[in-house]
Amino acid sequence: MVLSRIILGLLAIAPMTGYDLKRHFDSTVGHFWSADKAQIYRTLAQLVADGLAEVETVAGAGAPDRQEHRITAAGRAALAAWLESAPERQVERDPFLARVFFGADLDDDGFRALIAGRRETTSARLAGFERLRAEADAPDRAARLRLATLDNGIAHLRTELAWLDAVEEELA
Amino acid sequence: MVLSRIILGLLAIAPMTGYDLKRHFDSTVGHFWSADKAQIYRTLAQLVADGLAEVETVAGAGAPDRQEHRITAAGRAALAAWLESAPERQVERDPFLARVFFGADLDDDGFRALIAGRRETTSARLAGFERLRAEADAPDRAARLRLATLDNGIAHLRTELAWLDAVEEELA
DNA sequence: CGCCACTAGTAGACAAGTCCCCTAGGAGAT
DNA sequence: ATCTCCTAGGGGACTTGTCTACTAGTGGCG
Repeated sequence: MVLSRIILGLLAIAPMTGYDLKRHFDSTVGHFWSADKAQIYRTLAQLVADGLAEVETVAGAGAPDRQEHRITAAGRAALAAWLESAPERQVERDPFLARVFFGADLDDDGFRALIAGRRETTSARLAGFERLRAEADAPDRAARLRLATLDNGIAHLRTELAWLDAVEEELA
Repeated sequence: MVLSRIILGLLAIAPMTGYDLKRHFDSTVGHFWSADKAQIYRTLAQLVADGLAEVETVAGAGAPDRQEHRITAAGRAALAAWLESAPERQVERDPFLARVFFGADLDDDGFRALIAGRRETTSARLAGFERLRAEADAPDRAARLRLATLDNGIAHLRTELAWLDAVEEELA
């Protein structure tokens, strides 16, 4: 459900192929939603079946044909309805915290490696987010909102790094 | 996979029924992992089939029979292996941020309601976490690690509230 | 010429997770 | 006496998501 609405949201910005969408999920919207390629194509087919999007095959000039999907009026209505709808129940699922929770069964080296691994991926992600943030400009309200979600990610990544420091210090 | 290992971790603390486990997922480990009842019973059956846990039916004195599950030696080995294994790829999925991302399609009242709703659930969760935190004591390393995961949740919830304030101010 | 990377899309198997339904006994409230 | 809640344990349908592999064309590199 959420995936289909995010796709509709992206199609509302511009007509796209499944491939274009995949790139968005790997960059612009990747900080709050990830999606598998196969899942995207399936959801896209479903949107077309439900009349929320239309396909147009565009012959590729020296490249594979593009199946351009564009949002329909019904699609825009569905997107608006979702935006105003009640929030989905939030699932908190963090395998890293699960390991920390049972971390007593781990020796000291193992625990340190666990923390170090998390710090690495966290700061790598933070660096990526901050680069995106620096490159972005916010001319209008829509762009400012999109940037706000990126700021949310940045804030949480910084919180995570601070927490990692605290945990390591407490165990030193 | 992660669910099965968390269950093993809980069984390593004490033998439990599926029902007991469900209560843990609704309280102690709920801040980093949620699980549906049906999923827990299925996973438990799988663990028994794989020889990682054993069942013993305990006749209930004036209550339904309890199917007590206890971890086996193989189960402890599997838990240890998972603790040291490479981290699962982390999925970031937040339907709320998705709504904010496309929030320009929302009128001002709708947007304010969205933010207000998030603030409510966030502070409610924070209050719950802080109560758990206040009630808890940390006599040993294992308990301190478990508390650290709770602190992680608290830190992120506070970050979220601060971000909500910033977003609202920027749009005022 | 062969190899690799990129664009574009598809198929199928599986794993994971949610939702709604059900049985049953006991306890306490109305 | 009936109703509802709590404990305890399921079943089955369905949706969502992941992984692997495959087709097919283009362009660049050595």
